[in-house]
Amino acid sequence: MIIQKPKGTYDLLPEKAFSRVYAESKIREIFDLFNYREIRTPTFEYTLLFKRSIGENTDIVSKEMFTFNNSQYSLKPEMTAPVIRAYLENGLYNQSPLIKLYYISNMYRYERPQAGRFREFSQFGAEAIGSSEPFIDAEMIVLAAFILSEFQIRNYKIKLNNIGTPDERKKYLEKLFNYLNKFKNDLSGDSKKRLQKNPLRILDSKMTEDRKIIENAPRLYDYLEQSTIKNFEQVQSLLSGLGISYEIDYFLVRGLDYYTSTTFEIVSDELGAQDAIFGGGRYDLLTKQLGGKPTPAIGFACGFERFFSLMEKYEYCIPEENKCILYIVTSGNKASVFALNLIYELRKSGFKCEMDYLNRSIKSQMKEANKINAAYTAVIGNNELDSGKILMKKMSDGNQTEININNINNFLINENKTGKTG
RNA sequence: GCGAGCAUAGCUUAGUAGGCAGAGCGUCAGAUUGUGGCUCUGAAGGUCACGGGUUCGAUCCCCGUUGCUCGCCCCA
Repeated sequence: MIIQKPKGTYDLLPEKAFSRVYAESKIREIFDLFNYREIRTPTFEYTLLFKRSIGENTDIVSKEMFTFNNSQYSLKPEMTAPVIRAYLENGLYNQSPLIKLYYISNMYRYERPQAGRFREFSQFGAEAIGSSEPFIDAEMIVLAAFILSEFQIRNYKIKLNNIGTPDERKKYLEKLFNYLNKFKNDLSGDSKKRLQKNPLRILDSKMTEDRKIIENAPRLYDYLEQSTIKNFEQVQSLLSGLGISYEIDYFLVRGLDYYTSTTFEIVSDELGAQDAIFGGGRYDLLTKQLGGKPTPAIGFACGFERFFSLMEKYEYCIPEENKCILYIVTSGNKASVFALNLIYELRKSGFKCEMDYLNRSIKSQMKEANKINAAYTAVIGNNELDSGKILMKKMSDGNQTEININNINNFLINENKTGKTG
């Protein structure tokens, strides 16, 4: 092999591709059940869109974007900004005050790959645009939990926080900065840099030297307005009422600038270092930031590869692929021509069937039929062409039934009725 | 961007205190006339990741490169 796939990408071979498509369709059904409708946006956008929304100082924008054509365009690193862009550009707010959308799409981030992290990866997610009511916060989290439970994924943790409004954060940031500044020499190298740029993010640090300092840091929660706290409490009581268990993580900070108020993350300790499967929260100011009217909104995204690896860990059972109902074994050129036409007719009638295209021996063809798990085989050679009769061999027990070739359609219809063969 | 480990057939891997490269699975074919699974037989398939060095001789030792994996940062 001379040319390999680019770093951080992967090929989905038929078996896995089938499982993925199955999972996708099931996810679509769940979104539909919750009355979310699909939106698809371009693979790339103007780079400016991401700079304005995600934030110029975030890791995603500052070092992880696949950017091209003199930085004019970027492959999308996440979906919220494109969805809001499309929402505004197409005037979806004119359709209804609350728009509920979902997506399943590839994303691109130029990072070092590791377990659960790719440069081209897939996310599915939901965005509910137009409501600031805690009900929609609760629905969003229930939806995520429901998807997990429908795929029999267990042992996950829902982490919940409220990071307030920029005004609330501003007051807090001063306090936080003063506190952290006292320990400035003990902070990790990265956190020293963040102290000036974005001290809030230090709270998210996993470095042990930082953790100790963070433990006693002032909490943003104590600087939130009464209305924010009330809202947060409502979200919590709604979740409890729905039987959703969660834990408050006062230091949960999301790495994208547009988040406000409710934020949440769902983690699993079955995933290795990259343990977050779902991430989401409110972004009440984003619509205005992108030039629209102020419109509250909330959403989440789920990393499909991580989700999928959990499906595998919990041994979620993917239904089997459809098997061929009939494999036609041919002997001789005339028979092949006949079979080619026959299976085309059968396929037009909806029967999945197959024949040999390699001029192989009858034995080899039988082996092939067995390998692909065909329910029936029928040998066609000069004898059959002359007599017009064939033996339908049931592969599960080896019994053969003689029928007229003209009756093959009816025979297969009856077999389909008597249960799934093969 | 930083750190660690790994690299032998399509897959899983064995291997030599440096001396012509092995297995299992898979693939393909055959085991007397036109019938699969089990069994048996056989075949194809490797520049032992790439480049340099040491050596009479390197898959093995040394250096470099690339790739993969895992971790840090950050995120899904």
